[in-house]
Amino acid sequence: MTSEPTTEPAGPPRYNPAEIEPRWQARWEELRLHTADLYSDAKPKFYLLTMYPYPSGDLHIGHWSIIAPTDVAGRFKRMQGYNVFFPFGFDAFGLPAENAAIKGGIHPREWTDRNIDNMRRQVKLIGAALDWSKELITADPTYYRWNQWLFLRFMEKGLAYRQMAPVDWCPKDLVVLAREQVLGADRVCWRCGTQVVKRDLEQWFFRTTKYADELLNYDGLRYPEPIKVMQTNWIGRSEGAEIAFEVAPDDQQPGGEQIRVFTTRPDTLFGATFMVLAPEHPLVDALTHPENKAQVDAYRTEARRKSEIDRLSTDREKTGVAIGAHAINPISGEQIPIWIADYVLSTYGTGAIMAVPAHDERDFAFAQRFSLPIRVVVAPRDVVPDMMDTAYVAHTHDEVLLNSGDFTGLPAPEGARQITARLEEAGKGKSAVTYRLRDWLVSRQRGWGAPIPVVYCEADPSCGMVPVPDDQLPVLLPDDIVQWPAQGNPLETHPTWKHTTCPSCGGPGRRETDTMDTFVDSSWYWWRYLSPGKEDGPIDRALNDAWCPVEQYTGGAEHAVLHLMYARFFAKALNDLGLVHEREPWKRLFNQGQILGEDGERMSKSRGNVQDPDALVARYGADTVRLFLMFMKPWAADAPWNAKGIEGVNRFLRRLWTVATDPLGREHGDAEAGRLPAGQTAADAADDLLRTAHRTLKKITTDHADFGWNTMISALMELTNKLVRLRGSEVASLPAWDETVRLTLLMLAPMAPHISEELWARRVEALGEEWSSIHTQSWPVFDPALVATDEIELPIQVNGKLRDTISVPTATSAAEIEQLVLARDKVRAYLQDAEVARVVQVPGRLVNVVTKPK
RNA sequence: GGGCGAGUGGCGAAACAGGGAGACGCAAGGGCCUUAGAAGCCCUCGCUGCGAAAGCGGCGUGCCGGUUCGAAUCCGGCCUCGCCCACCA
Repeated sequence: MTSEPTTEPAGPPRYNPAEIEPRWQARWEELRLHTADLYSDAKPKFYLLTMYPYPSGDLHIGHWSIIAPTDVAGRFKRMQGYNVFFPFGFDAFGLPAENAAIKGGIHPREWTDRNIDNMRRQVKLIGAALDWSKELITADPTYYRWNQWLFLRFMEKGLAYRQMAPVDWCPKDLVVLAREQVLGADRVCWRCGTQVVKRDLEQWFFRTTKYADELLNYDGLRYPEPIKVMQTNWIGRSEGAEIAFEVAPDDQQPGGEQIRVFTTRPDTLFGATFMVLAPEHPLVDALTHPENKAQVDAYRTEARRKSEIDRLSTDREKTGVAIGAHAINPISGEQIPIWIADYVLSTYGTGAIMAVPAHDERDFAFAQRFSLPIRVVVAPRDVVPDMMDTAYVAHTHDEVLLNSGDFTGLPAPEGARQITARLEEAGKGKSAVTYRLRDWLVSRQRGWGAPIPVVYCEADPSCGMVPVPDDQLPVLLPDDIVQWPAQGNPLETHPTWKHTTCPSCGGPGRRETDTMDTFVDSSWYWWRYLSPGKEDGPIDRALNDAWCPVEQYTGGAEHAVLHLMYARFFAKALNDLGLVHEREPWKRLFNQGQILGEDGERMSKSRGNVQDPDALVARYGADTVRLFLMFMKPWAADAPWNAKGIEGVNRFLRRLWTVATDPLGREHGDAEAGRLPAGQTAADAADDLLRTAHRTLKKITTDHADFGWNTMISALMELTNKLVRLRGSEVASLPAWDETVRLTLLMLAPMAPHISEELWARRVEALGEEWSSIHTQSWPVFDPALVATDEIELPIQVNGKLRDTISVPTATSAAEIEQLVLARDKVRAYLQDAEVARVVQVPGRLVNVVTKPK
């Protein structure tokens, strides 16, 4: 059997990442190189945050593609002189742990802890400059205690409340879901994909709608445009008017009830020919005429069943029934019939609309279906729209009102204003704003989450619902559940846990058994990173003042209207509570793209297309895997995994290793090895090399600003290729060679921290200098004189087509260039049958000779 | 149905503000070195016409049109794919 020699064979050492990577990681830890001094003011501060993972068990390549490039950004900032805080933790509450517990008879805590241990090990393989001294785990009582404390503060401020409401229920996970967690037209659970059902349940909400307007303001935030668009659409602000229609008296009833509607088009009020209430509208019972009752009841039952089974596509035929009563148009006095229909939603606006079929597609379809009148009240000047097929909803900005009493002839926007004003005088309306955004439903009927700290007194009705006093926090989860129940909430079925005493009267009480949505945990974790052990409050305000808001946050775009919006809500709420100084959590957000499986599908265990970084690291080393992830695509782009290209970056590192450790060696098999480029002296070649190094440095420094990893690596490859070509030549003994190697290592250090550290150490040793880590060096500064060129090569076009190139000194004047260009043989060939019409010059870029026939 | 984004060689991609399309890498082919090589080094590599070759042309960034001296880039219309929303009054 053969074995690796224990000492290196003669000749240059080989690149062996398996040896150098663990060695340097241990050394960095020993030196506490990545532990930020949060109390130091010596350097400018930079809080760098990446989304903490859910400890599902395995770290896959997708996690690497978030953490590694973020680490590069942090390491670059450190070299630029910043005090960088880059912490990590785990989003440890959640359903997968409970599912494992149900299946495997293991407590969720045990399952979670085990997974965290494995994932922490895997994350450490990346060699990221993470500050592990501030690690936090949200399932730890030292964390969720403060969830509970914040919940109590929210209650005091009216930001948390309990209410009966129709809510979305996942029949598979047996929990309610926030509106944001129900996806798509099929209305499926965000986690398990099961179609949700509606249920009327008493649930806890956070009042996110309080900040709806402020959430629409992104001033000063560098967020990806799609995130802003998605959040804006989700919040869905609509401006318009709220208008009160009065129920008309008739032979069945005295009338007089107010039906409030919301409309974005008060200008169309004269076109309202009927009214539609949501089937669940509270006035339906009272207003329905006896002869309509059977039909109405049947429709309401059917509507309820439908909404529970299946939301049909938007183009299904409209349905509805008249209830018999009429309403009075508050501006024209006209009486119009009242209908119910399920296209009007009880949960949006006021749950009732004025129907203007001439100017709303849905109302139009409804009117057609039930032969209701369609009256045009808005049209472009001197045009009568054809109302045969479709409603007229366009805005050309020169529409005027028609058939609208005193308001006829007014431009539509002015009409809207005046009609609203008239209604307001009469006390029958006012301008109003409505949002699509609903309050965040935060209670979950699960046993692996932060218990909601409330007790229901069973002794004295006057106590009612009692918040758990601060000094009784945390409300701990039970640790003694042997078999996790497959059905129902473990806190509910636990024999003793929910039974307690009322904090108010001391009598028997029952604990709230709902726990908090895990998105509550993730809405404030970065503040806790600053002081994860703090015992007298959730957030250290002095550190918050010093370090927040987070300078750069990185993570996936799939959280656009979930985590990324909830966290913004928290910043505003915590600011109102005086706990933090800022109202936005992060100054800059970046969404990295996804790495898909080799089949182009999302990576998942069930598809069997998950890429395991451990095997790649074992084969190529962490530096190669890091580089490859950054080289294979722009950071923001999605791309399927294809490991083929990894050879390329690995080759690049091996070449760099060779030129750095053995500059004088020559390649066998290359007749040109060791020779200077044709026509160049050693001094020429050295000068060219150094200039290339400085141009590379300039490019890379610039590319860092927008995370252009792939082009940075390309530039370093080019520079290294230049070194390879000069290896073994005279240039390799000149100062320019050593300076180029030095700059290359420094530029590479953030991206491939281990190999650059190793080569740095070897270089320092060879020079007999005192060692200090490459990662504590300053980012080099390029020399403008070396970046500047004294000769430029100009492309020459004739009529926009490339025909020639010319090399001229930088200082050549436009007139001189024109003269030179027109004298070129290739240009003159085109001037045989044509003459010069003009010569376009873009200084430093190109020359275009435009001709015309003679 | 609406909104947003994207479409460039066999493949991943680059082209910063309208100025040399395809940098860098993968794959492929040829060569060198080698006992040998899966290592390393060198060369070729968008399609196509003429040519023995050096070379000289034509076409080419999803499609059709436009603006411009000049378009992957800007404008209009269309096609395909992806994501988000989906009766929101």
